[in-house]
Amino acid sequence: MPLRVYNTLTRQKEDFQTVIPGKVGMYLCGPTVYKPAHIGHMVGPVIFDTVKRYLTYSGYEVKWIVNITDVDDKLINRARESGTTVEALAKQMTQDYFDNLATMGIAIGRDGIDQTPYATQHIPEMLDMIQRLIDKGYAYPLDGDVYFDVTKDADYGALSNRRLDELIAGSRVEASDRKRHPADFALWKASKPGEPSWDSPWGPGRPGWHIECSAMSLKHIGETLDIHGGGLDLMFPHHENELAQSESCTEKKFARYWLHNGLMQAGSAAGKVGGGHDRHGDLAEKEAQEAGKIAGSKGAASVKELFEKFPPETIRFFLLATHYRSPIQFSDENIAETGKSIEGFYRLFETYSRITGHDFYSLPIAKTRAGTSPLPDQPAEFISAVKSFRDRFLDAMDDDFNTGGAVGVLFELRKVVNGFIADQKLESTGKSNTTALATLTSAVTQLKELANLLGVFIKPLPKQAAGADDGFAGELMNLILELRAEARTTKNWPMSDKIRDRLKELKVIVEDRPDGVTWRQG
RNA sequence: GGCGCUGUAGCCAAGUGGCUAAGGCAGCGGAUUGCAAAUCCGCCAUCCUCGGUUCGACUCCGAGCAGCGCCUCCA
Repeated sequence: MPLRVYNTLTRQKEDFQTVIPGKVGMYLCGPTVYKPAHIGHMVGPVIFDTVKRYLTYSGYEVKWIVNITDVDDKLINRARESGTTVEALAKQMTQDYFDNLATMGIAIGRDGIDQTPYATQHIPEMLDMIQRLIDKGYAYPLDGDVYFDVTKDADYGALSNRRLDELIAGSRVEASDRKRHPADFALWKASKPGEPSWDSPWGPGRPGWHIECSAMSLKHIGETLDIHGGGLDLMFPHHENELAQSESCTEKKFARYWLHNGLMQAGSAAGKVGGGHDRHGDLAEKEAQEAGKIAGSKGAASVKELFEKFPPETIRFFLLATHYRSPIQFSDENIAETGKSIEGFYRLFETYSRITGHDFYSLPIAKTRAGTSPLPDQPAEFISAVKSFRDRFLDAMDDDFNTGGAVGVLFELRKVVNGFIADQKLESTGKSNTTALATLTSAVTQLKELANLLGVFIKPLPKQAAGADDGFAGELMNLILELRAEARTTKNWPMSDKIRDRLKELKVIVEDRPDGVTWRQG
């Protein structure tokens, strides 16, 4: 099945065809670095990281750019409030963003985001673009500002399905505003004293909000992007304006496919806090609304705080269990349930290691679809099941990156592998059944290869690593289990059960298996 | 007011113009176990409401209801 993607611009799924065959240029609107990242900021990166993984697996060479907007009104205000400089605040928050990406399993570099260009380092490119727009008659200077003239762009509004006359009704037309059309937006803003400022043909100033994405995507990818991504909230005005200025400037199609991800929504309190059109203009109210959208009425939790409650892998799985275009209901309960649901995978990986002596996480996997590791044809029924799950997984991904469907298939694959282990009695026959073990390894490898496309089950959880160490706690556990084993040999069930029950109260799960005893912290 | 999205089992969540409507969590029954745990097997929905199109719709169209997003430099 060929890859199909939903294009916001045409509002339908289209066959995926890149500008240059075999290559993909992908641009994702990154953050304005003025405050610590919250969970919502991770949605786009996780999704497009997965998109890149899948495209790479499908044989494309992908270049993925995520910009950093490090000059902006919010940044200026925030720096002023907290008595720091724009540069210092931006640097700090950029680092926070990168830290969070790393924690979520998103690399900076070849295996992840190829480049993270900064707005402030592309002022000349922006000035050049603005000048070209003026020269072509699409933009006009006005008292040190430069505005894009939306009436000159016949297609303006196509992406977000808006018409100019409707925009007038919704926009605030201020008396002092001398723009030609209320929807005209700033390409360049004259800077006020104390604000970051760069020289320009129109006087000292700073870039408008949208121009940096147009300039940086042009420089780092080219005139036509294959994929332009971002949150649904950016569709208007940000993406609409990017589209207008870029196409007016280059007279080329700006992006082949516009992919917009759904937004993170808070729990039940969201409607109360974030909904409605409150007319209280004060900042606190505004911030409460913003918080409500992603973290309920209790305020926006930073991702860092969330990482203290849940393993990043659980959060990543949680984000990918829903289709990227759908909104995701955020709540601790929902994430906790995801955590519970993926427990079974960790059990399987432990079981696999126990009966084969191999570490699941060290299994080598194919990097491309074409080079996938071969499967035996031994137990026909089992192998054909594995193959069909693989096909269904890839079909789901080919259908507009349907990670939710793919996740479901992964669960089915897990189940059938567990079934194989049970049927072959691998827990008890142990290492003697080498044929079955080899079959098991190829099936598990297949599972790992697919999971890798979602960016999960790549490294062992820190907690698991800690549980496996030989520290004092480990020694103590060995001692306790030794005593319990003695009680069991003498059929002293009350004693052995008491030990197990008391350990359970301490969140230690003891499991008696045919070939021995295992324990883990739950 | 304008534009748009969503409504599938107790909860989360895929999907399809007609075949048994994925999967997970929770629950129930069974196998296994000294008892458990883990694992396996089985059970558990007719798809918001009302109309229409159709041989046939949960899937297409219309209306309604409910929830939500954007229109306000939030990813």
